[in-house]
Amino acid sequence: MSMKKTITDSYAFKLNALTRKMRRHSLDIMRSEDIDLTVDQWGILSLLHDNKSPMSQTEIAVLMIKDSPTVSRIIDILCKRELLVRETHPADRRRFNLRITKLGIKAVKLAMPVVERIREGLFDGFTKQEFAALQELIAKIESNMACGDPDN
Amino acid sequence: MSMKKTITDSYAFKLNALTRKMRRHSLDIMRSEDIDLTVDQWGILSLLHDNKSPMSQTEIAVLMIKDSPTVSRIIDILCKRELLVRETHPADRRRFNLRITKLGIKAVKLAMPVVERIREGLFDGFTKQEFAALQELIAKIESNMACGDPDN
DNA sequence: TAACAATAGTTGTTATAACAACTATATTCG
DNA sequence: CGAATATAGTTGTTATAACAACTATTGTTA
Repeated sequence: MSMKKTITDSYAFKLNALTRKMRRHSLDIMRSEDIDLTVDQWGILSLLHDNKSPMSQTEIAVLMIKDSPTVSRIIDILCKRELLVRETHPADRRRFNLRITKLGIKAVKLAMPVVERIREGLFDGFTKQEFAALQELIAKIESNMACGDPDN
Repeated sequence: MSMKKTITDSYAFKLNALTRKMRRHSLDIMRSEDIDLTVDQWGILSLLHDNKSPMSQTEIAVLMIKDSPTVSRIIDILCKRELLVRETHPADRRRFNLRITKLGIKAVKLAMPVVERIREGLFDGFTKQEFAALQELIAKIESNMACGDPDN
């Protein structure tokens, strides 16, 4: 009675579908609360808010685990909206010192409680053990990918 | 001693990063084996191969958990490459009967072992219990998102 | 120090991702 | 029957995603 296994039965597909749903779910709530930030825009903005500021685009790309063109374009949007500024680096003219603006800080403070609520909502009812199990499973898949791949 | 929690510590971010890495990892291996299909192109093609054929675009969109414009554009690519054909539906002129071509079947047969190898690689060393735990965690997050959301 | 290599960031291209708005056809119901 | 409605699919737009190729610097080394 074993059914044929199709793409939609694979765990890779299920994980992919899950994260797309999570992203969509998050964006929907953000919008309904009039927070005009996408998930990745929030990510970069909050990094610059929480971590040391200023940072370079490369540093952000490493933390966000995205490549530099992707990060560059998200930062374009944030700069156009004046939530960030690209200052020139005093010692290295190739580099930018990315700094969050007052408007950016305001946006973070406004979005923070909504983001917290989304996170709590997504993992509502999770026990310490379940978080640990999730972490474990993620690490296991990542280590499986790392085999034969020198970097990352 | 508790560190400040940044975006990159959140499980939503980690899951997102994981699936991006999985997608990239899969695509890299596909390319290295000269399989000229992206993950989603493979998904749709293999659905039409494994499931009942023909199917409509809407049916595929439901199974792939994507919206119809997204699916429409992936199918455009597959049709342009003559791996699929859009036949007219005999009873409903709005609908297409999507059918995999001989070239498409050939592509699936060529890609299948590579895809299987990728899947095995990603979940190498996973026990039955771990798969069950993963399934459980995914279901729990999905049910958390479903609250207050009538559909899906 | 001058060639070379490495690094920081941008631009071009292709592919997902999904909302909104649109056309065309089918269905339902007064 | 005919108007309202629902459904199937496309097109327009914006945003992520990432490779390749590019410019502009900086660092290295023969």
